[in-house]
Amino acid sequence: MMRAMDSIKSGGRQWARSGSTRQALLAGALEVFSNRGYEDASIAEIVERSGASVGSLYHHYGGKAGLFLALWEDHQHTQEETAAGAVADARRRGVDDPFELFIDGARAFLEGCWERRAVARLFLEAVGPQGFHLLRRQRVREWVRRNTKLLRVDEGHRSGHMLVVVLTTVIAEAGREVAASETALEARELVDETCVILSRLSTPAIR
Amino acid sequence: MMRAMDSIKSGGRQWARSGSTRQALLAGALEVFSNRGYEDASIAEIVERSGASVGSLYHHYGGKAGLFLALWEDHQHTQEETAAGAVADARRRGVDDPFELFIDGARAFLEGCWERRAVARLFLEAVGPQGFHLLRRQRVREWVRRNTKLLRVDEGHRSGHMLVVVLTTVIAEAGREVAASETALEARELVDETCVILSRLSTPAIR
DNA sequence: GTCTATAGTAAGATAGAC
DNA sequence: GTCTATCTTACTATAGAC
Repeated sequence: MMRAMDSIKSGGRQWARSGSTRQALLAGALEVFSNRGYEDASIAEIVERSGASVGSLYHHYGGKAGLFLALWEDHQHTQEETAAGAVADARRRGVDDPFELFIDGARAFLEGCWERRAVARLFLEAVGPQGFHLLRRQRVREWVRRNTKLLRVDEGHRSGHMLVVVLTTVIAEAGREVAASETALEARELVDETCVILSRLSTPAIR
Repeated sequence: MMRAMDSIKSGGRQWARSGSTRQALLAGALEVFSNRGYEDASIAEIVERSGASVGSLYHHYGGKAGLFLALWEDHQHTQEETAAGAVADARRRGVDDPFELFIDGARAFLEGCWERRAVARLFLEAVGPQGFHLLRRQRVREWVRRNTKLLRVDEGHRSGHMLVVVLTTVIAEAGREVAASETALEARELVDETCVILSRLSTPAIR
């Protein structure tokens, strides 16, 4: 039974093999967290759905919070890879304009929100363990920094900073709406509309 | 000792008179919630700071959650009044353009975030009681509806809907940044920059 | 209306056998 | 690594005197 690496997905499918107990715990936790929200989710129910035991849960993840954070890291990692991959693809196709690259990354991110909506909803809508909102805020700040670089915006200027913050926030909020969509068509329309809005926002500032 | 109406402010100053126990509880709760965050705030500490007793707290507010929500309703109400007042003022000055009216309201809201930053930080950053995030989400949805009407955007079209959602989100996020500012100057610059961004966003769609 | 002292409750965490 | 049974702890919430 392989221990390490099982929150890394192989070829897009989540936790494809390895560590069946860890795997089962993650899957069960995702269901319970999604149904009840973090706070109302009880360790008892997660264990029941997973077919595992309280002891195993603590052994592998150290508790409820650890399980939630493992799911989060996993999803986060996938989404970042998706976006970065799209930007790299565009570069390989010869795209050089920073703003076009940014939109390509944003589109990939939003499409990921739809494809992985089961997980996305959990992390975009909900509430997590103790310090989770701080962690998330910190992650968003890193994201803003990366976008500042990608867009070649001057870090010093407040106006530039605010613009990048807004662009990033818009993507996050759009992700929420996309993940909450009921049909693929609706999701696609929202993604398109968001890209229009993003381009309207960034174009005059950059060119 | 007057009981009712003491979460209604008279002339801008919060809980100006009446119900000294209720008043003290609100003030103490605001401090403790701000310092510790909702979850880590204990009834014991709130009571200590207020100079009141556990019994009184339950008598008036029914518990920790009720106290938090009372503070929230109060702040919410003040902010809405501020924004609506600014829009009404502008109308009285002869402004008729829906987009200009919208920006006037937004500016007043953001200035309120700075003036009342002690409270604003609590509600924009943090986490509240059990169903709080749902309540807040619902409130945002109402806000989107009001803005849709004010901006005379067609409710049916997805593109219009998304635009209003984005406009509203941008204001909320900007409010966070403004409330987190360290100097009045920084806050003012952020407010100005936000209004520029909002105008850039809404102008092409409306005209 | 206000207070103190007490009870309840429940869920997370641990110990220790297998 | 996995499991069950037990414990602990830290609150909130209530009861009931003044």
